[in-house]
Amino acid sequence: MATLREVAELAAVSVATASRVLNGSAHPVSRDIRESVQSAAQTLGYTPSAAAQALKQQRSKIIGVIASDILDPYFAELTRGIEIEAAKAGFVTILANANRDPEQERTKFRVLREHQASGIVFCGSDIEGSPGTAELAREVNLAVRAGTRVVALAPRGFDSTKIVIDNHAASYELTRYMLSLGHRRIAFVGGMPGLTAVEQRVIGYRRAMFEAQALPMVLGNAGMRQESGREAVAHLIAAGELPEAIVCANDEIAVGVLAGLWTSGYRIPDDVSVAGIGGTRGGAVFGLTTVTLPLVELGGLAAAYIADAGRSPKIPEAPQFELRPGTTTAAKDTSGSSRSYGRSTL
Amino acid sequence: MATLREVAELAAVSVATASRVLNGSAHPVSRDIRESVQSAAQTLGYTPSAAAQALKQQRSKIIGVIASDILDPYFAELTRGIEIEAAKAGFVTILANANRDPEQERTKFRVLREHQASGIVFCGSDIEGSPGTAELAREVNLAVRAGTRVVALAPRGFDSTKIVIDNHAASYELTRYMLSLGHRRIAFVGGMPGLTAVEQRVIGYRRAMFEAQALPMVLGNAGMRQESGREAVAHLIAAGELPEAIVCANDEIAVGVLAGLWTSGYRIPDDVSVAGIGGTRGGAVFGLTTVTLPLVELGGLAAAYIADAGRSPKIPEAPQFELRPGTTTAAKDTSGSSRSYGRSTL
DNA sequence: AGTTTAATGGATAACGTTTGCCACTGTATC
DNA sequence: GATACAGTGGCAAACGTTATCCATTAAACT
Repeated sequence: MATLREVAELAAVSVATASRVLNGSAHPVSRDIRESVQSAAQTLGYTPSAAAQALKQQRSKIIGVIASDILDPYFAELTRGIEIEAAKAGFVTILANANRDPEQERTKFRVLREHQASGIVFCGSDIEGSPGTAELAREVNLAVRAGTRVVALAPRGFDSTKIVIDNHAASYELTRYMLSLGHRRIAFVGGMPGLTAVEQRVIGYRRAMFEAQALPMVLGNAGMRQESGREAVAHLIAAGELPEAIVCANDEIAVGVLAGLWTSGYRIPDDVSVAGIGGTRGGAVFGLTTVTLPLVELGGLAAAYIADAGRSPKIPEAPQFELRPGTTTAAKDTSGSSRSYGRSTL
Repeated sequence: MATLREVAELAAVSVATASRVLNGSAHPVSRDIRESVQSAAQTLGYTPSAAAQALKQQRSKIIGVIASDILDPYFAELTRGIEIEAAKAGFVTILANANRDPEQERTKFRVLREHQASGIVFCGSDIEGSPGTAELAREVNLAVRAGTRVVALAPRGFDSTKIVIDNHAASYELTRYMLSLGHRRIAFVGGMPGLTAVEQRVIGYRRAMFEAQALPMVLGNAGMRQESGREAVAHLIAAGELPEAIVCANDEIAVGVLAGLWTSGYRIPDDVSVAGIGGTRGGAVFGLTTVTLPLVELGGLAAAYIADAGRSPKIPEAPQFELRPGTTTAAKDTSGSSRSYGRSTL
């Protein structure tokens, strides 16, 4: 790997000048010298050492991402958004999986700091009462006070910048939509208990049901994965009657619910209407009714905010979610009577 | 952030000694001094500067990952495997999306080298005839010769270490399995044309069909995503008769095929048997017949190989794939006559 | 002519580590 | 008693950059 000094020597200038030419500097350099340095760099295949730059400038162009589960499209899309925007700004993204475990999050957080990350993005929400949460919060708060940009893309108990979707409203609107189709027996399949974002979604669901004087039914306390949805359906089927509609805490669970229903011979949406939250790519192909959270955009916002440090300190607004109706059907008995959104088929 | 010098001062020793205590060194340090340094580090909250270490040692504990599409579970699982194993070895994973574009791959590759990554993992295969492939290969070969560990987890035209699954055999075995169920009219829904890994799978399929004297039918030349599978099915349905079985180039496409069939009212596996390749989490919930590629393990192997540089130079074997029968059914007309694997339902 | 000013380039001191080399102990060996 | 040697610790030179000062020149003012 060619160094700046070698380039400087070849171009017969000082390292200072070479540095000024090759990496942005306000210091003026005459046109011919600039060109000779550039050609020297070209022939030598010069690549700046990020390590040296980071050491010198006390911060590297690194954005750390702490995700709960990269296999969940929710986090994959977030990560993707971060990566794209980061790359635009010349930043690089370090990915860390933490499996929703505060201890692991803390470890990863520390590693990210060792690497002088300019900013760190927490993608998932925290879990109420999970051991290690307090220690994590303390450490994060320390880092924030020390100037590291920390962004949380979900509800979190520490003092970071927060860019979060209104989970409560998303779930509320979605449930209202299902109600507006005439359904009354709507179940909510929620994933991990304690996960703040999920709890908020449960609350939104309950409120909508309460307002409609419909009986809420929340079940499922496994994970946030497809398998969890499938298990919940198996449970529902075993228990007897299926609800008219099922609202899921996220798209993955919803897809699992679809799989469970389909493989058990039920027809969607004729027998049951299913909805998810997230708007991830995985649900789209099934025509899943969902609330699209602009995840890629959300991640991009976080990355841009971090990359822009120094300059604009204004915290970006969280983008709006949007209801995306899929293949749901109006309730059979009240069909036509209620304000119907119609049945949209693919 | 506390520095080594501060720790040394507090412990009343030299930086050298502090360094030796805090970061592994063969140089012996007496027990009491070691302890006082450790406690000093503790109280100061010392965190080593990865940048300084990288600069000094000319290589940082970074593994770069160049993925085609992090939203595809195939790459997500690979990435996950890499990340887990990397973390175990104290390495950190930089994620770069390159969208199967050699130009982007080259850019990302360069950025990764700037960050002195100890190794770089290419997750996806290359695309024959894609512009920029030659330049990428040249650059990679240069890096390899310069000592950077480059690992390809799919067929690639450059001189990197390769740990690749036998795509040809995977597809061949899978097709043979479908044939063994008595199916004759088996279509192959292949994704992107030119993608080496896919081409190999097509060949495996063709060979199995040839050997069975069945008529091959390859269609679909969109992407590798669920949507592509759905489109292919729409095409098949519009064209008239559906095949008895559909083998897909990957699980994502297969899931899309399932979605297309289900939402069009077909029953799986009674009407059509569907199979994918990959064994990703996404297919599991549907009981998809697939060839499980040990992706997490594969990624882990790459990471371990890179992290182990210096020591063991032996290139790991690619792990074996395995056929995972799901909800497929024997052909109706020959049911019972052929060596039947039976119908496995979930 | 004297003086400010802008434009340009060079030296050089950091940034926080690691490590090769030397120095100083004791203790064992001849 | 001289020599060797293992055990410890410190000094100081890197690693590749950037940024702060200076130095030089030339142009543009009084």
